[in-house]
Amino acid sequence: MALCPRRGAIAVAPVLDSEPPRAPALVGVALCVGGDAGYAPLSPATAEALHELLAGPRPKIVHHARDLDAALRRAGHALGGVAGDTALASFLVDPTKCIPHELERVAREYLQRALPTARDARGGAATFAEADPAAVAAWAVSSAVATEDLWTALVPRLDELDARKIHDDVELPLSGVLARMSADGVRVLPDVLASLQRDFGARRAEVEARVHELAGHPFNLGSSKQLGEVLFDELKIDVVKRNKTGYSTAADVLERLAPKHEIAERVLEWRALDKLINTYTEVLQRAIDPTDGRVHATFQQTAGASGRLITTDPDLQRTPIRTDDGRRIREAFVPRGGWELISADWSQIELRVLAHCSKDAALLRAFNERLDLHRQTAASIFDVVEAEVTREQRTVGKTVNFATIYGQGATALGQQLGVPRKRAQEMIDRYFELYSGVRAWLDRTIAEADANGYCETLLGRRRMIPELRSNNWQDRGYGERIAANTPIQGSAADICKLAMLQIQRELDARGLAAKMLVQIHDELLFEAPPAEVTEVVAVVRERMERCVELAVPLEVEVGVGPSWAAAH
DNA sequence: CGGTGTCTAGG
DNA sequence: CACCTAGACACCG
Repeated sequence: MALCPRRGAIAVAPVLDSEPPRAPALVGVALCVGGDAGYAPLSPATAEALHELLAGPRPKIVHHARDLDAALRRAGHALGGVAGDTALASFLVDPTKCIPHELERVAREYLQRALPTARDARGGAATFAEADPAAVAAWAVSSAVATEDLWTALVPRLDELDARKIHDDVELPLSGVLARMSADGVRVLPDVLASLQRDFGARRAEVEARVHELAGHPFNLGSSKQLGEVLFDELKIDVVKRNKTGYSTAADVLERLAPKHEIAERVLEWRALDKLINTYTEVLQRAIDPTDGRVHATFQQTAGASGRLITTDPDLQRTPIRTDDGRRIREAFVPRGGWELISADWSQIELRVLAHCSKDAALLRAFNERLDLHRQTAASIFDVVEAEVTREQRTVGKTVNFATIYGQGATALGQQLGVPRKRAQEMIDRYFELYSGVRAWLDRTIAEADANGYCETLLGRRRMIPELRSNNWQDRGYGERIAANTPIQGSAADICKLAMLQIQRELDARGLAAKMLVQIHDELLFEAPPAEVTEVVAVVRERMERCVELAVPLEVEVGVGPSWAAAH
């Protein structure tokens, strides 16, 4: 049986209808959407047929269960009885090996088997519906059989890594939560976006005219090559930085030129507006499903090497917030009629994870006594008492606090802060004087990763780091930064996953109508009817703050409002 | 048309 | 040479 909805195909091996499955306890199911991750709306008839086909008592093994689940949910069904997800298993066995863990790639790695791709199955045809049914069926069979075989191959590896529990208790149930979020979507008002786009478009046109005037002739502002020629050949502005293909016109270069050259400032303005139009107002309007006025993003669970979730189609995690113009995009994100949006985000979760892992005395004290950590760091770097730390100094303290998480060196820190490399090195030295426990933890963690070949997160998720064994010192340095960063970033991701699971269970158990809509790494967005807001806020805060017990408290900031902009 | 480079958005 | 990313556009072959 091979079913073909509008976009892509749901492939369910025909052998399962006509022959006994090869392992009686398992039913392999492969869902492939045009060869991409993602979810395709199903026709009611297709969904009905699939639902019936999958309703049997046998546990199912699915590759990307989330996609199948989301597709069924949109059609009013749910996917039950999934015992294993081979994409999640592959991700847990080695997160970076087969990114994004599509079936063909995973089967090649762990079964040494070449599968026909969705593309092969389509032949020259644009859609599965127009393709040769025999080819589609053959592809469906091989995909489903491979899924079943993969599970058999991957389970011993999961057990070896002690990762079966993470699969069963965290990642697999989370895939169901993500499917619901994707199927529910978030309401976005096209009129707000259209109005913003008109405003941005008019301003972009004005700025563009001014740039052409300053240049003396029109050119394509979107081409950094042409812009470079105008700035550095024609206008003879001093070259600041070069890249592989010529002059760099990146934002940091233009910012340096802006005080003396109006054209640089205008180009920055043009780029900001151009980005907002092309990447946000236009894309989001297109992404709104006309049947429900909502945006149904995909939450990828097997794409972030550190274990983070990734949103695509559209990429909601990169919705602007830093500039006033950008933030206005968030005014278009609203709750369903009469409801409220609730935004909840962890305060400094990664630095708290660092405090927990390192047990550094100064970090523990700062968080346990609710001190201002960035101020504390700044006071040390600038050798002043905390009360005398200026706002600029505090910003530097913040930068240095984050720099350690990333393993940033003096060169890059100096560049970022606009101070000499030597001064940056002094700051780093002062940082590690104050936080000597962090230095010790970094050294210990890197040495351990070196010995083991992998690093580990709070929940015991592993990331292999082959770079640590490289003969190339640059690769080894990269491996060391991964070894230091992944436990922090990955553990924060683990915490967020646990919180999401607990919150969804609690909302269900209490029979609340409120919905979890989007995850933005350290922020969760919900919508709730007015009567539920107080209870939902309490549940969300409680679960986010207490889903794990760390050596420092987790703090959560919650906002409620009629739009994402207002709730944040 | 697919691949690469540059640039910019977020945490 | 700062970690994890997605995506738009220009440009090249």
